[in-house]
Amino acid sequence: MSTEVGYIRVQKELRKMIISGEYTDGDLLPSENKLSIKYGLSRMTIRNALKNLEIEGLIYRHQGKGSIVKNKKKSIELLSIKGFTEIMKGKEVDINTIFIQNPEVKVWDKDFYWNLEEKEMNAGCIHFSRVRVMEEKSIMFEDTFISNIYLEKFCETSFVNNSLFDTLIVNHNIEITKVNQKFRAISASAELAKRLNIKKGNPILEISRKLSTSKSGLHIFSFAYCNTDEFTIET
Amino acid sequence: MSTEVGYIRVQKELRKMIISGEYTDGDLLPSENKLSIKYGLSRMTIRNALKNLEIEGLIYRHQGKGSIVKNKKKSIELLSIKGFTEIMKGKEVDINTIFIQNPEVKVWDKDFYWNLEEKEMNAGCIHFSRVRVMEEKSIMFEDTFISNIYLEKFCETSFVNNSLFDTLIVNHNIEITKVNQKFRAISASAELAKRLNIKKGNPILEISRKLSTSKSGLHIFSFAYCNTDEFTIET
DNA sequence: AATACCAACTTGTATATACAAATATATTTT
DNA sequence: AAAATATATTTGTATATACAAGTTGGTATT
Repeated sequence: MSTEVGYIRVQKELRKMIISGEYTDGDLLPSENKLSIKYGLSRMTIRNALKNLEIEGLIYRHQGKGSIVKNKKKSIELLSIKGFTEIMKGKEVDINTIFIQNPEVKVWDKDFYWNLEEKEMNAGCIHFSRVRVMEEKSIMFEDTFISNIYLEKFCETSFVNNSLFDTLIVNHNIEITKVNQKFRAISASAELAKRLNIKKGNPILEISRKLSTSKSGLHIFSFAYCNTDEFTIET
Repeated sequence: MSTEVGYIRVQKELRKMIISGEYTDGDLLPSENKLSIKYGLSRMTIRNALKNLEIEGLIYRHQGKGSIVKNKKKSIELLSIKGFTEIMKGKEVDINTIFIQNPEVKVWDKDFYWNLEEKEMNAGCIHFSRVRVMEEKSIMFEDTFISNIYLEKFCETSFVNNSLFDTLIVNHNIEITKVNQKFRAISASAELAKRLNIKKGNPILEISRKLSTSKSGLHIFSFAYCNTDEFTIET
């Protein structure tokens, strides 16, 4: 958009470069003065953009040093998983994602848990489900529903960084603006027990989430079920 | 402190006024120009303070209108509880807090779950435990440990707004700067079952939290156990 | 009475400038 | 070679100013 104000333009460009990996963890961004010259904006305007990136958690800034990229790479979309054995060492562990159901267009369930806006109700949804595997253990089953608007070719294109959020930003210019998540402890149903390879009735952490985005009417809904016997979920 | 920079001073004063209730939900703060005159600082400096209060979630700002107080009053210290029957209406429900163990000074447990800095290790801790009651149901048992530094007369003074966080800010000028929380689903032990009036073995949501503050070495540790049969925990 | 318009006030964006404070790098001294 | 010093670079704080854009309330018009 040509109507876009200056600092937003800078913010978007830098954000995209960080998420797509042009700047990676620990890198220094160009100094405020250099960015100022590059974009033809005053230093204060550049600072506005950088401040916002800091709020987003993409960079931190150090007086005298510069703006440092902090692509924290939360293991699974805003949530982080730590194994009890790894907690001491403070390191996060690799997680594999297996699609149980690839993204496909559907109609919304009649009695869908969350309230839907009319706009997204009519548009239908994109649905997929995944299992997260850590050290050969299935620790999370996740069902995801997205309003099917502004998402051309979503089902045909593979994910950026294996991450839904990164895909939305890089491929569709859509950001997460708000997160609403509810936590419950429930007993594993027979189906869940099978998926997570545990006994029926075992305690399971349920996380229901509604994520708002920068596009009106476009929400992401997810239902995650975690076996927390040997891992914790962090936020 | 006289060395304090301008915008921090304004930020602190306004924050205190919001939390202590001088400005309440929906109130308009004085306009940027009025604050500018009152504090003898430029409008841009005032804006810096207001921007930070916005990030903290204490206000939101509306072009043309002003800065509006949003004392969201999360029901229990950063967490929010909603009953399933109330979810539809979108209203939060009142919660009563019962002290099982009033604040008292102790030494840290030898094998305390979180790592402690030497400073706080030596200082000992303040411990108390509470049960949260909602609609006559005990839904959460919570154990809290605080490093016993900078906390004169804490045990002898009653809480502000019945809230630990508000007490720390208003009485001791201490803010929460960082939150680290882990979620697990566990089976209720006999003791927990008794406290929450449920059956032993029922699924329970465990929330372990480490909160950092503006004072170095001062952390707040809490362990909460929630019965989520009829309520969810939100963040 | 309803509408249209205008003026006042509010926050948002942007510039240009200055100095402070922390860090990094080059230079000089020991 | 190591340490101390000076210089350059970078972000932090602050001011003064200007205009844009959204909101509110009063005034004039219809």
